[in-house]
Parts: sequence; structure tokens; C-alpha cells
Amino acid sequence: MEPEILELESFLPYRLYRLADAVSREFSRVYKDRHGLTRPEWRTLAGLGQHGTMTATALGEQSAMHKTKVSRAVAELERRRWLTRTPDENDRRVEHLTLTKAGLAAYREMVPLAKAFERELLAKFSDGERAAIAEGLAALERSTKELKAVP
Amino acid sequence: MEPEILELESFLPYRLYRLADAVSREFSRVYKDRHGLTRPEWRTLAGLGQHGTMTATALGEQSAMHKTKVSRAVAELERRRWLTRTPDENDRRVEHLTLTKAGLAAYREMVPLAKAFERELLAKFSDGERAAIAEGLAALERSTKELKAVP
DNA sequence: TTTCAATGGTTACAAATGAAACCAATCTGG
DNA sequence: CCAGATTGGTTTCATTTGTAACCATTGAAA
Repeated sequence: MEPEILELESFLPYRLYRLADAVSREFSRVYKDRHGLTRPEWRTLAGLGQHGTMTATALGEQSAMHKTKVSRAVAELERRRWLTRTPDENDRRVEHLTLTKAGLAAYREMVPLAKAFERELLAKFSDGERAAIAEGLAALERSTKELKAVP
Repeated sequence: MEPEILELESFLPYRLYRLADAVSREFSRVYKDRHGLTRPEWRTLAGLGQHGTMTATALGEQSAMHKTKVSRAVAELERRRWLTRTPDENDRRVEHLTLTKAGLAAYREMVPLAKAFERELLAKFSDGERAAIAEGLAALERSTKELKAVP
């Protein structure tokens, strides 16, 4: 029996990784060039901007980050005075995180840039392609959720 | 005018990154658990297994890795005696990389595992979903190629 | 043919990451 | 009530990564 060959270019994990890397690298310029944020810091800002107040654990779940990443990102944003921590009344292990005025200002400045980035990216496609992207990603996401559920 | 909010969960760069991270993390068990390879090392092995002989530059292009990653991965695989370097006859800066018997054996052992992984992942979807995934990814890839062409 | 730019590849250093240990605080079962 | 397990979050350490500088060689132009 003939030894098999794997075509890397069409291998799903590789394709996804490469795609994400390219898109995400390009988008990182928006927050890196502008404010010198790292990706975890940007996600933290985005999470708090979107939800108002969150705990570190909730942030980690929403934005798919390991708790050490969250911890470090929060520390840095606090150092910049972009967020504050408020201890929970009932459970003193928990802190509630909220953006300060400065943090909120940065968030509001960034949102339109993020949306414009996405819009421009999607503008290149036909309606059919956009639909395929939406359906394809949704299907893949469904399948990775199962991965998490089982282990 | 109302300040805008960005829904992170539906933001394309974030979705792609999360997806790639989940899939690629899961797949990494195949080469990490088995042989303690890093992702660049696995890709190097895959590239050489697929093409027989390549230069480091070609490897970097094919598998979308920065040249330092390639350099380090090659050094490690050489240390394991999974590949050898042959200086180019005409240009002494260039080296041609080839898998040794041991490297080839590892490659051949891994290919079926990789294919099985992909097959199982795709088995969860309907024909329509698989078609959407194929079309959607292809469209996205086309668009990121443009990104590279322009900068 | 000498000089200067470009190319293939490696190395040094700083920053980002992941794993595991850790510290409190809280919850649970006996 | 209290010993052990669990949870929220931080820290430490080793590994991985990215950037930039670097070395050697080759190519191109004057």
C-alpha cells in the first residue's frame, strides 16, 4: 500500500490557523499602532465596553482567554487607569471590573475602526460568499463547542 | 448620536481566531503527545514529507512561517536526525533539506492520524454545511491573499 | 572590479504565553 | 464546626515568539 501524503495547503487546521493569523494580524494594527495594546488587552477592553461590568472569570469565558492572560491584561489596563476594580460585597475573592472614563473613551474610539475593518473585509465578497462564510463559520463553531463539552 | 457597541462574539477576526485556536489546539495533541513536536516542527515535517526536498525559504512560504521559526524548527529536527541539510552547488547560502529515514517514518505515521482527525471533524456536518465551509474558507483565503499583495 | 543592495539563513534580546504552583476565601460533607 | 475540596485570581518559571541585528554570499551597477 502506497504511503499517504498530506496536502498541507488544504488541511483544515492549517487553513484555519493561517486565515486567523492573517486577519487577526492585520486587525491588530488597529489597536497596536493606536494604543500599543496587546490582543488580550484589546479583548478585555472590548468585553468591558460591551458589557459594562464583568468579573475576570466572566471575561475569560466571554473572550476565550486563559485566566493568566486575563489577569495580566487587567493589571495593565488598571495601570493605564482604563479600568477600576471593585471588590464584591458577598464574596471577597471576586472583583468587578469597570472601564473608567479614559477606558470608555478608548473603547468608543476603537469600535468604529473595528466595524470599518470588518465591513471592508466583507465588502469584497458576493452575497453568496458572505452567506457561505456565515454558515460555514457557524457550523464549525458548533462543532468546536462539542469539543469543549466532552473532554 | 448613540455610542456604538461591538459584539465581540460575532466579530470576524475574533471568531476566526477562536476557531483556529480550538481546532489547532485539539489537533496539536496528535503531534505533541506523540513526539513532543511544536507546531513549526510539525509543519516543517509536513512540508518536507509532502515535497521531498525544500529550502528553508520555500518551507517558510509554503507553511506561512517566519524564517526564524523555520530556522529553529529545522535545527531541532536536525538534532533529532529527522532531516539533513545539503549545501546547494551553485549558491552556498542555500541548503536543501530532506527527511531522513527516521523523519520519513514519523511523517508516514502521522499522516493517517492527521487525515483521520480532519475526517472526524468534517463528519459532523451535512453536505450543505461542508459545502458552505469550503466556499467560505476559499473566499476568505482569496481576500487575505490580496492583503499580502498590497502592503 | 569595486561597491552597494539584496538574499538565505542564524542569533540575541525582549516580550508574550502556558503550566503549574500558589494564596485567599468560600463551600461541602461528615 | 472543621477538614478537605473548590473557586477567583495572581505569581513564578520555562518555553515560544517576534523584532532587529547580524553574517556570509551573491547580484547589479558604475
